[in-house]
Amino acid sequence: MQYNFNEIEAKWQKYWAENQTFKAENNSDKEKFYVLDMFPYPSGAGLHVGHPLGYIASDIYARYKRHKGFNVMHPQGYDSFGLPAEQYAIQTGQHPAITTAENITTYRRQLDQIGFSFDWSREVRTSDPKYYKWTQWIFIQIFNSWYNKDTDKAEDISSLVAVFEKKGNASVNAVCDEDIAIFSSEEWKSFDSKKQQEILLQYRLTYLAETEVNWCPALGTVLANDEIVNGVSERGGHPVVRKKMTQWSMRISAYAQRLLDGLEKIDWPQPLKDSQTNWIGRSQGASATFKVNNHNAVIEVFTTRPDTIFGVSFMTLAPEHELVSQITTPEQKAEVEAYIEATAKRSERDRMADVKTISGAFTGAYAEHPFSKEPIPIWIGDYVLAGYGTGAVMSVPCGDQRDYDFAKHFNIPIPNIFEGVDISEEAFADKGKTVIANSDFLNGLPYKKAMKLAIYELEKLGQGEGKINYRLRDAVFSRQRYWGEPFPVYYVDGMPQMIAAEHLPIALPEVEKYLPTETGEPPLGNAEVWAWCTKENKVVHNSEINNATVWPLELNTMPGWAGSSQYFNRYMDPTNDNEIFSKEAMNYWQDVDLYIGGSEHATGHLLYSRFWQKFMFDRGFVPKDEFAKKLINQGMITGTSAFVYRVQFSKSNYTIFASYDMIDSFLNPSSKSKYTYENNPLGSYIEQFGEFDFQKIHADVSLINASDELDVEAFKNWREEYKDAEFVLEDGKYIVGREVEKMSKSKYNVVNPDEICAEYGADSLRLYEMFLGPLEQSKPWNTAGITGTHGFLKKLWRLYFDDNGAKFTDSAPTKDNLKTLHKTIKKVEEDIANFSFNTSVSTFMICVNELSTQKCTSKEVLEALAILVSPYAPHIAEELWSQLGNTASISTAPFPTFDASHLVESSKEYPISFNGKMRFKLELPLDINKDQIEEVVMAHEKTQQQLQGRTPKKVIIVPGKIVNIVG
RNA sequence: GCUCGAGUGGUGGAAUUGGUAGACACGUUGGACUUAAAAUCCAAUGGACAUUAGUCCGUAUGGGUUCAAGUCCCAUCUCGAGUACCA
Repeated sequence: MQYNFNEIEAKWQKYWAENQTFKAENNSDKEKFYVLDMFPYPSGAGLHVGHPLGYIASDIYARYKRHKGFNVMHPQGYDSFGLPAEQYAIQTGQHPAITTAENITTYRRQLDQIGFSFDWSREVRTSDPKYYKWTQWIFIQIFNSWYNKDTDKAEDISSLVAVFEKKGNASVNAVCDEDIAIFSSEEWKSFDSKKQQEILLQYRLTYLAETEVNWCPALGTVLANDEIVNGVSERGGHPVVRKKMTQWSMRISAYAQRLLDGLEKIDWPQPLKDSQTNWIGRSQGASATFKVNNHNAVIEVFTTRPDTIFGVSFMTLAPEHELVSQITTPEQKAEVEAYIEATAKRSERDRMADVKTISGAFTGAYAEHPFSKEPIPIWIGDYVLAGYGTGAVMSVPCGDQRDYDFAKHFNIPIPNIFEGVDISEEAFADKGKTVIANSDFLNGLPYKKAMKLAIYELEKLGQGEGKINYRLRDAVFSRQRYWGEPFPVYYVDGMPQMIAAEHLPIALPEVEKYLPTETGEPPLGNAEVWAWCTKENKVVHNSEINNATVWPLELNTMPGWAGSSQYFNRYMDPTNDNEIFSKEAMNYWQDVDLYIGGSEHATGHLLYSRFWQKFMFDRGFVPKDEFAKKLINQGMITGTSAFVYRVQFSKSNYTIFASYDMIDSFLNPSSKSKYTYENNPLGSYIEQFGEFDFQKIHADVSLINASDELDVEAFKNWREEYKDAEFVLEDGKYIVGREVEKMSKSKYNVVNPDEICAEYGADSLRLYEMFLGPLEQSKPWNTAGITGTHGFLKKLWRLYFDDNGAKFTDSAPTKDNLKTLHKTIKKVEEDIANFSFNTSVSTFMICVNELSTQKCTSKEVLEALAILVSPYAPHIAEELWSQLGNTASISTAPFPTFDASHLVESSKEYPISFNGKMRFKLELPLDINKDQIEEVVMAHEKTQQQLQGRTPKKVIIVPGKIVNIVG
């Protein structure tokens, strides 16, 4: 009987689908286990072999947990809103919904053929109105909430209104806009409805604000900071400029501290936690206010070094700071205005690229030092950012390199306030070694004490307090795109109104063009049926807008992260049309036990999702304030590109393709190439045609065999331009050069899982992806190696079957059989616990090699082996299981139990080392003591031979491990 | 610049608490089977020297701790990821 993988895999995939083998129920006596993958964006290119890596790992874990008796939920879906489908629509007019549906069909087929144990009855698509109904619903909940700092959680907006009605806003401790006027309860009641709405909007967790945004003209949309790489858009690399727009924002900053604290209780990779910590950017220090001389104004600054306050020799404001125009003296006006104009012209990118050039201008105004009362000149400079802190700094040149450089450049004094430190060359910023001097009451104090005292004294003056600042900014939530969730929002007199939840979803309207309108409105501005009728509670034609009962709808759509910030919860009850999820489902599944996905989402999806989860927790919708207990980042699978070398000669148009070693020996004469300058075949060409130059050309990796040899005929047929190519071979072969690069179409190194499945089968693919290396590490794909895992499966099959059929018998397992089996069980369980899937594949190989050598035919052992392998190679395992006579699927068969008694040894082969170097091995019983071991070892002839008459200084014996003889 | 991670044969990688470095594969070489190829099986495979026995060198580099270091400590170099005037 042959291992016919195509037949076996098709058979079991059909079986699983028909029997809904992996459908998870929302209630069960079994313990729950929720395994989640980051759902894919269904791109037009389909899957390449890199994509399923994380899914295979999570699938192994999910299947293992089923064997261990858990009720496992392992759902899958599609993050199907996104820019590529919209770009395609702009180019072709094809509706993104159609493109998306087609791509999903391809994805589904590709995923199915790999044999994942997904519960497809729970599939979600973010672009499905039935799904985004609940994304819109969450938006409404966020709109109807404010953040109460006293209770440290989000509350319904009605509790805020109640406070306003009772005692105005003076006592309210909320996360809100900064410039809110104080009003009494009487005043609140006297405000008209519009005024009240305006005020509430300043407190809501999502609010409209005129924000400076990253506008990308080429894409016609606003980009988030994490969608910009090196000043250009992540997608397409288009330039990005700053622009003011009215946008929805999410008050994620309210959660900064809790997002930080929450990291401590979740088992996520440290680098990912570090990058979130970094992104949130907590810094502890103080705020201080400086009076401006001859003005009513004060400048508020944030500093992490209040201990250095006596080192202040100037202040710097961001050019955009609102005080600049007020305090600038007439003499300095021209210079200051010229500087502001110059900085405004410079794009963000220029400013970033040009950090070293120091620029600024003096305002002519002076501030008063809070303690010394000395006048301090006020400057403006673009090294101070308007968007961080207060947009103003107290400059301490002796303690901050940027202030130092600025002071040097403009000849501002640099007073030294550090004891025993030379600051003639650079600023001194080592907090640990700081001892303050020349600072009045702070003299002689180290950093921490000086900081505390400075804050205390500032508070006494009423000119400052201890403060914590965060880098994390509120998240802009509007996008000028078509293919995203519409907001459930219409506008009355310019004030946003939420559509009642019962009328959701508000479906995306049809448009003729997917581009922004001529007047610069988002693509939804092209929709003709996009107005809200408050009488009929439905979307109606724009012509019906009467500003009485029919109002215009919001034209922006939500960003990509909206849909992905709630999908893990929606999976728990994905078809519920009445609620986002039932209480029962949520109470059963609670949270994600294992989440696997790429690290590129560290500060995007994974931060926003944690934010929404905390919000949902505050409002009582979910029982956990962190959505995923454990997270693993799978590494990227890179491609192994193949290169051919086209050689051109200086004296002729003649070109040839030279094999790798010939080029290599010219480039690296020192390398171990088989050619020397004399015997290189290129030599004769050079004599004839002159010096050469060469080009590296990507060749399609499918034309290369396992020995890096190019199929020359196939290459000629590959592309028209190579039809008549001439090759210079080595030993009759053309060897390509190889390099590891990111998988991409243009590099011809993309490997499609379809071909691998057809040629070697899904089980081989699954094993190989795991076998490549540690899950979290990035590693190159090389199809050649798959023969290793494929060969293993054939060998596994031959343990059960030969040409005459089944080999397994009811014979009792031998001692060796059991030893091999239990060794394997132990190792595989440890490996799965550590997500070390690569080493369990080698363990299987060792196990099968050993059982083959032992000629094991015991059904007892072979049944257990099938279960062990089943999470990794489920198709062959199911087939073996059923051939062994079982009628049900292997998927819930209990995992074999490890029994240590089979591994007990009576003796051990000790390595005998001399001065730490292993010289020979000696089999010794394990039940003898140290003295006895020493006696046997010392008496051994090889020991005497090694010692050559010397007496050892010391003999180290670690029973069960090693013997080391020193001397 | 800062933060984090990583450097082991020709290649992917293994070595879980310091205790036999290179498991398991790929590739390569030789052999068996075959008209031949594929497939399969067997053997060798870190490097150098040595007929054998064996010896020496080897985990990026240089130091250190230890009976013993890929593993721990210090310094340096290289690569990768994130972040960037954050006061």
